[in-house]
Amino acid sequence: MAMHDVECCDTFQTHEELLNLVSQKMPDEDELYDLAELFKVFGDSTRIRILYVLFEAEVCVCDLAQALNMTQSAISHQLKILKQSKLVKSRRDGKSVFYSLADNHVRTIIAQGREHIEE
Amino acid sequence: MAMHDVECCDTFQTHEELLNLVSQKMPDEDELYDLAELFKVFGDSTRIRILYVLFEAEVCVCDLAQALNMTQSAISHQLKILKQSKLVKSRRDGKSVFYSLADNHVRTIIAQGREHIEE
DNA sequence: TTATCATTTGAACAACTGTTCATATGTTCA
DNA sequence: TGAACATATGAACAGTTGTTCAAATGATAA
Repeated sequence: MAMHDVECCDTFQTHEELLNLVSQKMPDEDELYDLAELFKVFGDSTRIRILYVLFEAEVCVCDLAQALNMTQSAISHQLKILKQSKLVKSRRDGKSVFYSLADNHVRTIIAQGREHIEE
Repeated sequence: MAMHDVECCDTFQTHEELLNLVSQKMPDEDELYDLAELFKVFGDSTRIRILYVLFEAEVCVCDLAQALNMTQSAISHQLKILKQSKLVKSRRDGKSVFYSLADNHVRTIIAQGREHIEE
């Protein structure tokens, strides 16, 4: 057994190679954290429902609250999270604030998720 | 104002149409729940790191624990979650259990996530 | 200005999540 | 069989999350 090989569960595969390969391809800690944070945002059905509404139209907070039958405060809190992760953008028009999708990754990611589920 | 229009934040857009469109395109409650559950699984950096290792090779639990410098128990708990959501599959060979990716949606979803972040 | 509407924000609370530790299960080999 | 190794599991704990409620901010019109 070569000096750098690591003994682990008695399988004599090339641990060294694996560890090298992994440390080479693994994104750095910051990116992993950001990735997890992004997916956390998709991991709540209220936020997914908000995104589904925004798939159809630019909508103000009050309309979102009504469409999803939730309090305006709850929606506003979730919109803040969606905005922080740059999934939606907002625009004020008079007293109302209108929200819309920030880009199309949102659609792709959700579409892939649905594909995975429906199997 | 038509009878079925809903008054909301004084914007006289076609609330009725919007509500119809949304209720038509919105997945049902069960699917929304499943979607959120799926993305929750991606929403943890330990699980993402496990997936990155499995991008490279089929690996046993003990090797995963070593590659990620975590306890075998912690890894095992996370593998259970990954397996429940059908992102990974496992195969026993003697004393060891080897894990691998269940399909390629995993790669696509993570790739899309990375794309979104790097903007 | 004041009144009203739309939205945001902060604190509080219950519910949930990831890790650790101890222990159980499963497998191989002597 | 018993010993050693690999993995899985359950309970416990701290840390996080989503909603509610009350109050603050922002914008408009009288």
